[in-house]
Amino acid sequence: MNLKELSNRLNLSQTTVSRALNGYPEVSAKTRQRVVDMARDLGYAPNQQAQRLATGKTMSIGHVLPRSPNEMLNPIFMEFIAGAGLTYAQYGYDMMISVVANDDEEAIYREIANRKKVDGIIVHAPRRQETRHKLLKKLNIPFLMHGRITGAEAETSWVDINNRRAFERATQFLLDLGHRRIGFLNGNEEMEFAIRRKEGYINALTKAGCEIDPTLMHSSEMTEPLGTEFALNLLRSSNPPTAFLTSSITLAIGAETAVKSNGLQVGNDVSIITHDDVISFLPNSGESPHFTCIRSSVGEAGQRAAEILITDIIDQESNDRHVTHMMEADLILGQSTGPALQNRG
Amino acid sequence: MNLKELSNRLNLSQTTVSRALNGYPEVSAKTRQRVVDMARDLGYAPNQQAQRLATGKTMSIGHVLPRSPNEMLNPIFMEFIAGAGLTYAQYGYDMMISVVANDDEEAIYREIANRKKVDGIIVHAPRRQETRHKLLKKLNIPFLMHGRITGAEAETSWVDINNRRAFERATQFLLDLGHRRIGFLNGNEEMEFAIRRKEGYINALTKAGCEIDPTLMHSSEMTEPLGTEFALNLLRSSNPPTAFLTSSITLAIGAETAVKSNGLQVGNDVSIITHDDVISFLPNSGESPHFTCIRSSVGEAGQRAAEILITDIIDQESNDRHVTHMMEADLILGQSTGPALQNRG
DNA sequence: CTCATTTTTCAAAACGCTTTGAGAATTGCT
DNA sequence: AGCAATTCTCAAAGCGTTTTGAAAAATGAG
Repeated sequence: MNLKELSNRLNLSQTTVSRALNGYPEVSAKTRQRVVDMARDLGYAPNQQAQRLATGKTMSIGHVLPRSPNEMLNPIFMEFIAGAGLTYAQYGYDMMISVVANDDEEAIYREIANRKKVDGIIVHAPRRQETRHKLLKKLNIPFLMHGRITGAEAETSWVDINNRRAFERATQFLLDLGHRRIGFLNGNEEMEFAIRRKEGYINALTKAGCEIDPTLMHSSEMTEPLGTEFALNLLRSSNPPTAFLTSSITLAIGAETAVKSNGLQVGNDVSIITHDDVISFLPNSGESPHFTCIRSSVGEAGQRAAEILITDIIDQESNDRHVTHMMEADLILGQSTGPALQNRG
Repeated sequence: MNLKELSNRLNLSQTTVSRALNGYPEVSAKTRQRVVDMARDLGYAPNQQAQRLATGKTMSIGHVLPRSPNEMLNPIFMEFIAGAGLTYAQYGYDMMISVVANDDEEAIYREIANRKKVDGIIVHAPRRQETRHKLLKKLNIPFLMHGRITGAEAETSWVDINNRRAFERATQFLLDLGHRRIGFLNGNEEMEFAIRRKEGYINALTKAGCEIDPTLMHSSEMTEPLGTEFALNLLRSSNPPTAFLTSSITLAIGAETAVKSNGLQVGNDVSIITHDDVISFLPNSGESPHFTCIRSSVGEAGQRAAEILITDIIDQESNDRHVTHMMEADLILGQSTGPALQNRG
């Protein structure tokens, strides 16, 4: 069933039928009703590919998912696209995802742009040495960064958490509880977000006049076993930390395992505070959640990002005015933190 | 830069240029080289939408990701699509993902089919009362199930793990170690996979002449806190289990927490064996992995699924011959299992 | 009842590619 | 050189929409 057949059945021209279905005013209410009814009865829906060609709009957004060298997939990616997907559905957009080896990434962007595969792109996980935004700008395709690029904040649209502030607050919170040696389990410091988090951690310590001990900081992929490993190393050292700050729930779970396996109690002997992206299958919710955390939903970030990009695409005139959206993280008190030991009676 | 402009530049017809680029034999090697070179220099790539309309093939596969009522996203989904994505990239296919509320799912399939959005669909997480395969058959669109449908095994193509066998073996393994009371933390038993796993568990117990104690079985979303909660309940009961069998790594982590918080040692006092889907950010690898497990990579399943569906689409003639692929799970000995207490000297 | 408006409808031209059916140019054979 | 076979190239017709520019039908004012 295509437009031609449908209009034949109705004894109308394709023009009129098309207009009736697309809500144009140049068609009488009566005719429109007749068209709509028949389309429904015959199960007609416009062929997407033809529509795309005719309109020049694909009504779809691309996400490129680079696999890191060690094949690790970050779970926050899924939460993000699930959020974005909700918005896409609302606006009638489709989501196209390309999974690609890290080094092919540029070629993929080129192809997407040259072949006009999508109307816009969301770029994930900006790195310290970031170049994708320049490429995309050159390719002249609308895009949005999930995460800022240092030094190019004004040149792109982005959605990001205030990572520096969040981690400064978290560190401050531990300091206020009397902790002085705070282990920091961070993500890979090739990544923008990890750099900022580290800055926040260091800022807070510096303001409090604490010395910065590099042996307390670890940076790696954010898996549970690595959390255990690094936390154990620190706990076994001659001058162990009394608290941990971690960049993800998985790392926190790992750290907790380490603490317990040393016969210590979390929240009592050793405090843990973590960043919580609100990963649906690693929930940390409830009235008093398991982990004290700085929380910012990555699913919401996905929704916002999609909204911004889509409106950006729709009013193309605002060509070089970039929209940015900074999300603040809440500090949520849970059961994994308490006063430092030396502070107790 | 489009085909017309390119052929003008070359003083060739669009036909010849198109054929040269698509590898048709009716064009001289010299001309082809000239065309390819110029295309490269001018950065020409065919407009995807036009190509799709002309060929009638979208070169893309759809995945529908229904959000469960409680918003839980299963991490295996991401690993699966990452695997499938690799295959798609190889074959030049794109991946389209629709995120959708559970009850809109049927409407989405209808739209995808009517509007010819994709060449094929992969259906995830078949449920006990499954109807999607019937709908897709009616809509006459190629599809493949990730997971069998009981009673319709021969009517669809599918890729699945031998869940029943794997869980029977795992249970048998625990029985061999002398365990008689085995707690079973399963996924939601609305799902096909969970039903089969339960059957495997029960089969092994029955063969061993053990009584089936319903109070030892739990079925829920597979999150870490729920694992802890159910395991704790069981451990606190009057007749606690000496071992746990869990349907996911997240549940196993939860169970481990419970065991430890009761002052017991995993692998010593209480054994844990889990199904391991090989989730990249919850690794359970190495020579002697943390958890003893029945392991089957869901990423590989994704790759296989994509291959099967694509070849299915390519040789359309094999219209009603379905391809099925059963994956066996390996039983990998790790550190979380040991002989039952009452068996020791 | 006419003529100017307004409303409703339409035929045809895009959109950018692939594919068909056929014609021109080249080659090989006698 | 002449003719058949082969190689190379092309104009034009799709694919299924939207959109343009114009015509036909209905309405309203005088």
